[in-house]
Amino acid sequence: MSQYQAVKGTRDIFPEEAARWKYIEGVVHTLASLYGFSEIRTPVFEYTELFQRGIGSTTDIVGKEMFTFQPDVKGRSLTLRPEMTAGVMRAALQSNLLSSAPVHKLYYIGELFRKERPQAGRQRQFSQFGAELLGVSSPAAVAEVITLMMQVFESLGLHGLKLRINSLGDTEDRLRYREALQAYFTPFHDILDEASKERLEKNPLRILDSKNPALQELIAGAPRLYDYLNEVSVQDFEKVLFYLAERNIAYEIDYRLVRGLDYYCNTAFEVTSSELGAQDAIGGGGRYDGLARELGSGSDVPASGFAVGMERLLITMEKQGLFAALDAQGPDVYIVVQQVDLADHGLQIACRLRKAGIKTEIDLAARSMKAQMREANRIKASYALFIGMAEYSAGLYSLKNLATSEQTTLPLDAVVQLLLAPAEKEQLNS
RNA sequence: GUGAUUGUAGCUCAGUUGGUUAGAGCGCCAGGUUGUGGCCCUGGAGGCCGGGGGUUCGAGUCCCCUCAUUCACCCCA
Repeated sequence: MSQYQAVKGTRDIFPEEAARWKYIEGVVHTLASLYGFSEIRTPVFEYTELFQRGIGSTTDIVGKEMFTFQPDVKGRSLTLRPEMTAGVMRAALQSNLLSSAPVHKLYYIGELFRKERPQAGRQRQFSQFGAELLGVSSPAAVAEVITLMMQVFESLGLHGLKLRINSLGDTEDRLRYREALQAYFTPFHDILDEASKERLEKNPLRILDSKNPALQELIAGAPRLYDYLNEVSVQDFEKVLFYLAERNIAYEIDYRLVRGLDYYCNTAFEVTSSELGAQDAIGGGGRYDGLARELGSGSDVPASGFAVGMERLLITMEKQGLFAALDAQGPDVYIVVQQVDLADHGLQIACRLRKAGIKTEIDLAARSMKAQMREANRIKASYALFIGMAEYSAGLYSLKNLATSEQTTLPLDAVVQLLLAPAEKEQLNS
């Protein structure tokens, strides 16, 4: 145990895992761009008020989970971003993006910070990728965002994910529903737990989210938000569902799904993975037209978005064995020299192979052949290239396929050609 | 923030009513094979038993404190 260790709720990502991150990020970049989304990178900290206004002061995130600090006595309070959407919207409003063009499709990958007690699938520093589609109020916008998210999952090979969806209606719908809920729950005030009692006043919708077993029966009997939606909201929701069905995206309507953040309206959705344990939400999102107004824009800005938790995605993929091929990737060739005098020549060859675009590894510690071979095996090199005295004097090299143990002796040009062949094939395939 | 859980080798874990130099498997290194990996055999390195205090002739083992881990609640990605 070393003296210093990573801060609670943070972790190191070592090379093998980093390769997995890169792979996922690559898929995200490719698909986002395929759908016409462009990357945005916003600061990891913002003025604290941004999150207080944007996310909502009644939420747990703002209430008790933010890493907030004061840079100096005069400075304004700052907070490490606990979610992405507020920052993206701030950036859009600040630079008047929507005056330059009516529609903006943005995506991001970045780190977030929440001061929660760590547990499976939950850390204090974590990462999300997501997309925000600004300026379009049509149900096609939410559908587009959901479709992109689901295609990322599909491309990564995930299966068994569950998409749940609901409509939260517009502001007036929710106001009426809120009253109905309060009227329903108030007689049962004594049965409610502390948290729910508080929510009864501040945000009764979130009582529906409670996992408290003692309340499940009561919650099941509560009035449905869906029944309080006006005509327009219903039509909007139906249209979203229509798009999903048309695209063969399986969903399940969950009338009790409400999202934690205050800014959602109309469509809200969540994707869960059964591989995750208690924290089973792998992604979620919805429509948040009111956020811009909250942030001081004169009016609402129609907006739809989703966010996916990278760590939870990684866990799910690992459990489903989706990294097997990636993990098996090693260098193309490992150079093995017979004796120390040939080490420099080996290094020369390594340089030449690398310049030719061949992933090449070589022992820098002048170890025995056996040690070199073990290393080649350990790092899963495809081939070993032997340089011995006999070959050296003849200008030849022995190339051994480490999977089949076949070995041939040939000049360097032929070696390069042979090693390059499978790499080219791979490129054609991808 | 609340509850529970676990801290012994790089990893996964044994360690008997407290009793000598603390063990295994895997991994690592080396040898068997001085020009060849994976399998097998042999050997080796590597532990202030999370930290501090206490009880005791004696503590990995018992008690207290502390730090950390993990899981769950809460909530969320």
